[in-house]
Amino acid sequence: MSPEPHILVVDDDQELRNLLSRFLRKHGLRVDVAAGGQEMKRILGRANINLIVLDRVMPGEDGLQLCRKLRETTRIPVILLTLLGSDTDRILGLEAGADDYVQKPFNPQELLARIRAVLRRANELPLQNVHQKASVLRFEGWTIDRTHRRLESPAGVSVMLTDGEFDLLVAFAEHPQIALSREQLLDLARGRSAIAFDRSIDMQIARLRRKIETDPQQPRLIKTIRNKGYAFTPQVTGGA
Amino acid sequence: MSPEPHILVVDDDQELRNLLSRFLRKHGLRVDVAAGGQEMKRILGRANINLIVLDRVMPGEDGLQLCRKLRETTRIPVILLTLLGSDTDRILGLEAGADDYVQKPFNPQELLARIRAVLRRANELPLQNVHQKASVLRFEGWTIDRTHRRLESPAGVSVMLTDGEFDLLVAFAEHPQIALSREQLLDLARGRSAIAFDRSIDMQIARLRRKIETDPQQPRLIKTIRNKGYAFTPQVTGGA
DNA sequence: CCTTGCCTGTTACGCTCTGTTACAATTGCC
DNA sequence: GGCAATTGTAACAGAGCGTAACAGGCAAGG
Repeated sequence: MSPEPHILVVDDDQELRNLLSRFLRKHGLRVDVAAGGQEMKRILGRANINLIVLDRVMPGEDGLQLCRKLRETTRIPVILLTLLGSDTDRILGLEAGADDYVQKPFNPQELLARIRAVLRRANELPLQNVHQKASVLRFEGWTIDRTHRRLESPAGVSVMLTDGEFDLLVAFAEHPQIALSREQLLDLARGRSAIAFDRSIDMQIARLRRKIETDPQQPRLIKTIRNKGYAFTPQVTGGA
Repeated sequence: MSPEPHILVVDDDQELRNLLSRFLRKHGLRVDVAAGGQEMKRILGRANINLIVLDRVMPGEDGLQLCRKLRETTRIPVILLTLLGSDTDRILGLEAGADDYVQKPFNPQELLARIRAVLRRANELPLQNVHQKASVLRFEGWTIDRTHRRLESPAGVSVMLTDGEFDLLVAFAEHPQIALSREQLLDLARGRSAIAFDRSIDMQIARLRRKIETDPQQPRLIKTIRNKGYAFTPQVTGGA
């Protein structure tokens, strides 16, 4: 776990940005600020942001829109700042994929509590997310080197995986010992969602099994869980 | 993924319980209700609850306290119902481990939206087994390994169970020495509710008995309790 | 521009698992 | 024992999954 979480505050009001960042920093968070969507994207591109506080309304931009767009490419948690929210407003926010929202004008203490709650929740999730990932993962003698996209067998030989197979294996190794649905696997490994009667994951799994299971007929590493999906059973360590 | 999420509403006000359960059922959720902490615990012990809606104040009990206690043993998401929340009230709720809260009096639609949002979050990346259920259960020499979904007989050989049989056995082993109705077994093992004249559990039990009972005609482990259901009789230890 | 080779997704078919139905066996009650 | 309700289970049908075979896409090389 990284020492202090890194927050990005996106709001057009400079005074609010300053107040907030001072307040949050005082409470042990790292804070960056952005005045709008453009700047937000720029910062996301080069910093390792753990959570975004996003204003719902900004001149010329819609926080909801930004939030939805974010959700298409990332899972960074988002807290929306809404004006005196009407019910529909709040519901829209949650449905745009926000993790929480706070009504303006707000009590900074409450925002802090919510930031902590959301971060706590995000950290409960399996292993490190897109951020802070160790470049090497190990399981049962195997070594996955994510930066070089190489897989080495317990015997020490490099096993040739295609890109798709490699991505799938990484998705599994980052979420071990838990049933992942086809939908989730598609999302994690391919970044897309399923179409009707999508069996592509099944095939990819069969191919991956042929390469890493000693007996592909009786898979030990990647188990099928009927009606649920697949689960990667070995213990995974995030070797430096 | 389980078909309809199973919600538990905990509130002392019977009228509210009825209203809520009708409303939520109409929107495709399965709902159980409890009037207080005692009943809540009883139901949690016997059903597979996906989310709890918990009143903040109930005569003689404190929802916050209950929430904190819940958090010690489980990670079932909790939504708190608070009275016209002061800020501190809300913060206390979040810090007690609640996943969200709704102010009374509330718009049922909003509660529904929040239930969905929390469930979505919980399912997005399934809760890690931080849940620290010991992954291994033992009874009469048998060993159930939940993470590898393997059952080992007293003789030390692996017994092949289908997914359904395995889930059923786990449901039994997690609730030993107590009569479980077919309805409860369906909920615990399949996450669904019964349809009219549902005998699927009977069949699954017959199949499971064939694999683990020495004399399936005279079952010792899984006893039939006429008009009540079935009971798993052995002592179960949650060996680490 | 075509060819070649590899990768990925689709289709199709067979196998296994699960739920339903139907009927047999058992239990409880009188 | 006779009867009705409940439970056991055989037989079947449908759904879910594994995978072979095929097809289209894409890149590299001519």
